[in-house]
Amino acid sequence: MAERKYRELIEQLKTAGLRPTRQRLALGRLLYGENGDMERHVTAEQLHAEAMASGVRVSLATVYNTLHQFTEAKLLREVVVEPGRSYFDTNVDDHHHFYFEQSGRLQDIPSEELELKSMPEPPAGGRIRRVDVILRVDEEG
Amino acid sequence: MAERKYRELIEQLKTAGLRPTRQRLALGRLLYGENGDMERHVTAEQLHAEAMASGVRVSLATVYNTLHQFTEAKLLREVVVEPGRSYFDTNVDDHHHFYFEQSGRLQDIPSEELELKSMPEPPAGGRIRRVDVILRVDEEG
DNA sequence: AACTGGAATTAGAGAAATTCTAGGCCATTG
DNA sequence: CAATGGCCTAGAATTTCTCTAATTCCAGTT
Repeated sequence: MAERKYRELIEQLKTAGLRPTRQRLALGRLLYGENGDMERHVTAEQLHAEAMASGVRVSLATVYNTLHQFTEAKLLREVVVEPGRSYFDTNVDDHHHFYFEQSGRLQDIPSEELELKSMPEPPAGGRIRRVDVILRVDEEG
Repeated sequence: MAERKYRELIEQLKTAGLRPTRQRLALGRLLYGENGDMERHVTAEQLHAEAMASGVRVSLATVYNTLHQFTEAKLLREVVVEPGRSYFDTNVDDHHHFYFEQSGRLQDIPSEELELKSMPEPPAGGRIRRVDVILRVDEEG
């Protein structure tokens, strides 16, 4: 796994007040490990299955907790595409997504390829916390 | 209710091959009725409750079916904001949304106020069916 | 190295949203 | 106005996610 990402993980867990436990490190390794630069979009179920398959004992509840804590710590970003289907994205840089409805797959769009011309003022007393753009794609044929 | 919208509803149901049944018309009346120009963002549960309250007997399953059929017929547009929370929007024109995470409220952004500078090419063999932009707003204080 | 308090994990129950099923009802067609 | 096929319904089932209470683990302190 990318050593850089791994140190970063431990560091950011500390910063977020989260102990670097066996489970959190193992899940981190699965998320950022091996080909650590690849964009990944995993559901909780998928990650849980992946953990089981690779011999990591961890409960589904912990996977959910961990994914949310990582998201809170800005190590992940959550993308909701359909009712009852949300992905966690290992890419936390500014970017957007293609969503393929047939296959349920998600694909990153670099922010250079899709920019906003104008940004509306947030309503009084609010600040824009995030901009989500999803381009829903039909795979024809 | 806006007579125009109502005729339009019956017409579009026919076009979509849907019978104008008591339930579909009643739900249509609730969705587009009274102040028919107001933007509405309802969940299935909300619409069901509304129907019950106004004396329309209709099952929750039918509300779900109807909302999806209306969406299919382009009378509604579905907006997914969180896992387990999706709204149906009576405004089917091109536009975007503010989402207030604290209150769970949704607010339309006219397309003039938020335009895309550049649009990426869809991956080979796909066509972009819809563009969803959600600005997530924190209500501070 | 044992102690201790708080955090983390777990299995399983629970909750919430949505979909499915099977039977009966009703709108349209002839 | 009967037949046909779509439609509706209640309730069960499914799916996704969260909660609970008990246990285990971990970090800091003796």
